[in-house]
Amino acid sequence: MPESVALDPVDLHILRMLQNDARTTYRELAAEVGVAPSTCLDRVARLRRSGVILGHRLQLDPARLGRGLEALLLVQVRPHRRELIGPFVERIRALSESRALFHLTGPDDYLVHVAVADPTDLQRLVLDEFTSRREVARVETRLIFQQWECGPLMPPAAGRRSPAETTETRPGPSAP
Amino acid sequence: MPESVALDPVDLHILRMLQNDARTTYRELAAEVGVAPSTCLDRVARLRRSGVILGHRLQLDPARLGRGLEALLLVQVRPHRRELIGPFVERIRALSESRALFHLTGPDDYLVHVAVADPTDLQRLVLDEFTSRREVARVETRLIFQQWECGPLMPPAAGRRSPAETTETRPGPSAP
DNA sequence: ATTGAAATGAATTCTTC
DNA sequence: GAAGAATTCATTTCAAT
Repeated sequence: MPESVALDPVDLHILRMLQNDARTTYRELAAEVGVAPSTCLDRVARLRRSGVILGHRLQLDPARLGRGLEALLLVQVRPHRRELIGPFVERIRALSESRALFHLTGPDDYLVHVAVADPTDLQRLVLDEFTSRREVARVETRLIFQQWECGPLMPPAAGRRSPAETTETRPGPSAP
Repeated sequence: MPESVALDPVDLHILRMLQNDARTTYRELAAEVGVAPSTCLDRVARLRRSGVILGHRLQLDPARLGRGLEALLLVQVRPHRRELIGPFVERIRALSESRALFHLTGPDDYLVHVAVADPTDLQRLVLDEFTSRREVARVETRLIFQQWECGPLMPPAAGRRSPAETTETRPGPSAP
């Protein structure tokens, strides 16, 4: 359902600028990209409407908010059924300590990125909000030494094809 | 070094609003919080200077950018020495597929959040950028079914104390 | 779809409290 | 620090292309 959107060089340039600083004005954008400010406005509006741009979010420093310790929790939820995972997800999302939540393939069902004050706070969180829940079969805690947000998210460069220069074994919409 | 910053209710209200929508105007902010727009401006400027606010970033939909498949890669880098992990981190950060990178405690040294076009693209990424590197001892790939960004990051509620209402075994700055 | 100019409204400065 | 008025500047609209 989330269908890929066609983007021209102007859109890409605008997105790169805005990912760097989402407060860049349409004037600056226009000057940099080489179109009129009103065009930038129009492009950004369309990128929003088409769903490429989801929103503008503030980036905060957890450490300065008294949450200097971050961790990833790998969680098994068993049995892995909708009736149990729905409420689990809602509860975890609502925790003030949660920064992100992933539902995954593999031995661990969920990965939760949390930010806490200190080890005692982390212990409290794990014991009170995770292992105390009946559906939580296992929690593995991994501390974060350091983290990086990576460069601008951009469309894949077209025309790669590396593991096996040969044609696919499973057809797909076959080429002539 | 990243020292916690004291925040009053006005700061907290402003941060909550801006996390919800970072483009909220100072006028709206002022109306909602109950102070003058110029005061909001001043507060936000100070929050930026104090390092609480790191920046304003655009939130994009990877699927609409042709990156409809996301995964977490658990990576062991061996030997785990600075000379090897420095270049590894730089290379991974520079990949257009990387969204985030974590240096962790535990059996896996790094967790890499990637966004790719499809399984073939993921296979290429793992083989060409990870397992082909000499320092990469092991990669475990976990697909992301679904993900959530969690509610506003806020300072920890003061005055909890749950696992053992008793006093700590290890002293710390002892209470009278 | 893009423009440039006009109008609307927001960000920012400054003086006063 | 905070407020309010005044200024500067950005956003948004619109008629024309």
